[in-house]
Amino acid sequence: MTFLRENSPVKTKDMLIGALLRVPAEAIHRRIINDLNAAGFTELSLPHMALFRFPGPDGVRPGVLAERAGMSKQAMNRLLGSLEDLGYLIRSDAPDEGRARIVRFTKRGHAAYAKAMEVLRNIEREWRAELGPRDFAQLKELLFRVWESPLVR
Amino acid sequence: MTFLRENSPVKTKDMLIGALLRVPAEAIHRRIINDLNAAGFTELSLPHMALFRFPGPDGVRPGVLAERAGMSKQAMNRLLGSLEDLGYLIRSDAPDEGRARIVRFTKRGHAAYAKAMEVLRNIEREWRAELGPRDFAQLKELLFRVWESPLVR
DNA sequence: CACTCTGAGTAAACTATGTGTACTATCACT
DNA sequence: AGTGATAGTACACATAGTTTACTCAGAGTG
Repeated sequence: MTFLRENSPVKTKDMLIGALLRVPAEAIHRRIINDLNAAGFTELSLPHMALFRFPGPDGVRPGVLAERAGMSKQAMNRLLGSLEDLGYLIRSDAPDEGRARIVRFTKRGHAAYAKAMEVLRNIEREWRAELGPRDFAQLKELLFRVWESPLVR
Repeated sequence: MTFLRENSPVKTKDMLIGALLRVPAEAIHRRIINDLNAAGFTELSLPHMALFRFPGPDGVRPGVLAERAGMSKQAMNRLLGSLEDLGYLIRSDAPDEGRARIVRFTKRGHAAYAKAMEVLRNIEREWRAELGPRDFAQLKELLFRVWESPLVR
């Protein structure tokens, strides 16, 4: 982001919470895709990230994944189809319910997900080094309180 | 986000910084669009948000806006064209350089941008009430330090 | 001055990604 | 059996982005 950095100095008060959250969140997003691509998972792009994040899709039903990602079941189904073609996962019938299906990572899918988590841990290490362990923990704690609160529903 | 809230309790340590930033950032994003639509700016949708955020597009050249938004000049040009058709802005020739152009908000554009900033201030007020003034200020300060750092380039 | 090179803005074809509508299969309830 | 609701899927459609390509203005050079 080459915002105003070249010009006058910017202070905390100038920035609103929207930009303060958005800019680092997007930076992390790009970083994960880049590192994933560099690690050999070259087909993965931005929309696939809806699946390769925190509670992974493994063992979950398509409809739940759609709701998590905030998209329609049809869109999620396409995503799953493309990732199935790419060999990252398979959809099999659920054992308990006839109409339901279950998403399962393949070996490659597990590897990609593990890599994404590794990148995230690397990012955390870098941030911890930059801010100091105490302040980084504080940042996560504050964000967690936001996450728990009704603010983000 | 109906993540795992229904199930076992989640602790700070379980969450990685990616999700902790992404979830509130997206919540703010949706909130701004909703409130903007509710306030009468019904045509504005997600992609337009690339323009209605912090340093607005007013007085800036298309190429700079494209770089800020992290998209190609052509894509930005389309966005500008659609917003011009909707009456939010105009593109006029730059006074100094013949080949350059300058984006200018119309009255409606200024009103929408002001509304977006108002929503952001409302959000800040709510977060301050939820976290307490001291912790909210602390959160912004920590995010600002991230923003300043080389971490997010 | 003509000549070339570069950069800003634009336009059109192509691609992809999401939504809306619609269909099938299964479950729950009567 | 019959009805309605739900999970998953398929396809037409709209939307938004990138790639490729063009025009025009400015800068430098012979």
